[in-house]
Amino acid sequence: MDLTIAEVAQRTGLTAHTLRYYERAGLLDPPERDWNGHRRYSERDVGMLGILTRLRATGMPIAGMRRYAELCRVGPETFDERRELLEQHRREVLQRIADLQSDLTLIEHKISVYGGAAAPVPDLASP
Amino acid sequence: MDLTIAEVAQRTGLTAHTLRYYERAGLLDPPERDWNGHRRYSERDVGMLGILTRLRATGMPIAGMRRYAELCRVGPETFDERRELLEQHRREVLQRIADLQSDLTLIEHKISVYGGAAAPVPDLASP
DNA sequence: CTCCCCCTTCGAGCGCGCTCGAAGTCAAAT
DNA sequence: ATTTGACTTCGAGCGCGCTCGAAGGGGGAG
Repeated sequence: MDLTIAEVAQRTGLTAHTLRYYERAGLLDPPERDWNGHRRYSERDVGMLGILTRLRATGMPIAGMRRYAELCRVGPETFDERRELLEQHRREVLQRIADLQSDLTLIEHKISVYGGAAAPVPDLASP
Repeated sequence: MDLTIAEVAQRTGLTAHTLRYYERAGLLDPPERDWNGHRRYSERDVGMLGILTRLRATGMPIAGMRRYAELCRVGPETFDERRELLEQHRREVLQRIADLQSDLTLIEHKISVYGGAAAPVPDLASP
């Protein structure tokens, strides 16, 4: 039930190069190897990549992902710390969304200055 | 009425180095100079920086900002094109916000697996 | 006068996150 | 036997957006 690097690449949207890089970077436990040295990724590895890619997609730096991965390696006694880390990240992402929305408001104002004729979506009133 | 580079840096949150870089990069018209060669930024320059920094903050690459700046340089006959550019960017930002929110949902699920805030949840499986 | 500070140009360097290429191994297909 | 193709390691390189430092000038205070 294990997967080759190509299959994992396919499933995660990462390249094989990037998967090896993540391993080197300490984000992912070195997976098992088959008899001739090729990586065999477990479902657990793929699950880890699932959360890692979400963290990445929401702007967490590699160093933060590494910290998370290290906590995972230690064991269940780090649950609290992991939750803490994720909640902190969650707060940052919410803040970034809020900032984006506020920047967008100004940009939309600018659009309306250029004669926002065919506005595709009904949105917030502009002052 | 005009401002020195330090004053503009202060007002925009950019550094003097970055302001010169923006100028080199074609994002900002070369401002006037005073009698001894120092830059004197007009209110119009500062206004331009206002929109540029919002575009930047919402992830527009330098090349896109340059295109916008070039349209501005041409004249009022590019209003439509500028609006087009900004509306396209607006769509992209909205998409990014949506993506962030959906990624966040997964992260929040993970947080809840770790025993979201109030209730310690016994879930031994996932990393 | 010196000292200090802010400005100038120019070009090099950095941090991040990949991204790629070279060179090699191995197994199966032709 | 040769070719194909997926994999391996290693280290270098890239694209972006700054960021910085060197070297110099000019003006005002003490």
